[in-house]
Amino acid sequence: MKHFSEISATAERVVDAAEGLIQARGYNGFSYDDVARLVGIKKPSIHHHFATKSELAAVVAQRYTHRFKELLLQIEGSSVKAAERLSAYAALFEKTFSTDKHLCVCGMLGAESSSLPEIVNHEVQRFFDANLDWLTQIADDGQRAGQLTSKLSPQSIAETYLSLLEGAMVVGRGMQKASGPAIVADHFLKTLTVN
Amino acid sequence: MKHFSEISATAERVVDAAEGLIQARGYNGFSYDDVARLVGIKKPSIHHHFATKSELAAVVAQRYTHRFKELLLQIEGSSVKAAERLSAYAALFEKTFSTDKHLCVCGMLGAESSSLPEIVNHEVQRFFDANLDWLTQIADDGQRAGQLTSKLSPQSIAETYLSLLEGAMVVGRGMQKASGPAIVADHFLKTLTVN
DNA sequence: GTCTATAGATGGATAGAC
DNA sequence: GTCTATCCATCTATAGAC
Repeated sequence: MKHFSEISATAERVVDAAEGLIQARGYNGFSYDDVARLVGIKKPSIHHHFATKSELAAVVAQRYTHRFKELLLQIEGSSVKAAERLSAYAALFEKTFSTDKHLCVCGMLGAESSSLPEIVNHEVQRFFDANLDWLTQIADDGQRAGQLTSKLSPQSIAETYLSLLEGAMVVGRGMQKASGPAIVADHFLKTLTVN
Repeated sequence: MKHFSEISATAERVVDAAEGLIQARGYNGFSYDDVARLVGIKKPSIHHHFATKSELAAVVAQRYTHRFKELLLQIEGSSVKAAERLSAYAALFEKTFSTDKHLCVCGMLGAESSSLPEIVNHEVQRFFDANLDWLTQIADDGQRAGQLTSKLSPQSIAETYLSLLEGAMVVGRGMQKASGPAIVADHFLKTLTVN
């Protein structure tokens, strides 16, 4: 498959448009024509950059995961305490949600996964793996340093926190309310440092 | 709008089929023809029972919410301790997920809500409202009875728990793994009784 | 209540000119 | 790399016979 770093400037705008559409309407909720209108070219021109919709969506997820990993590294570089890092992590989701109630790309695709091409599902899986790995590491470090006093295992903290954030976006949307994942993340973080 | 309790036997089978399809593929991922094939009648016959796809989906969500409320009453009747009730609540989500990784109807529709007819979104909102109300009440009772020692407010517990369960299903799907919402629910419940 | 037939729009995707 | 034109499948929905 194509790698996002090797695509042209126009192809990148195609990916930009597709990303936003997936976050707003999901894979089954957008068309090549929607993308074309946003980019300002015609539908068949999209096919020139990405032969199939599956490939386009896979590249969207691939680039999303890559950028997310960069942000995770930034968090490690700019904060030391586990609670701060986990809070900064939640802020990533909050920022996404605060943009027109956009969902996490892979949260949306994860929900739809039973109707998605395997090539897309594979990228979604990689996103969640990367997030769980990172969260587990952060939780482990925090516990070893005595910053997190929760008796949950690092893996359990990671699973729980990721599920919580993804779910908060879905519920926030379903309830048509403004409040996003940051609030529930805050609640959960309290339980990690108290008991 | 039609009420689910006033529909014919065939219409109910239509709702059954649509419910499963929404849980598997979402609103934008199924068609009247899919429903027709499952029920064993032709596509236009579906229109006889539900004039539009929006109405069908709205009735699916309406019935789903009604049944869910019945199950919540059952939980209140069969367990007294808050932790048991919350655990039984998680078991409802686990049971759904264990059926071909089906999502909660309103979790799926919540994720898709930006591309859904308002009539459907309204029913989804009612589902989440009902769940948050119930969870808040259960948490409040549990705290007053000294069964939940968490210092989080009942509202916070409710929001967090619901988000966690909805998210666990999405993440579980995206990771293509067997484990469902029950596990993370268990993790979270520990934090409610320990600190 | 179910059917065949069909409308009219839109879906993803391709051919071939420029 | 973008376009027009077009294919063919599918979509939601309707008309009208049985």
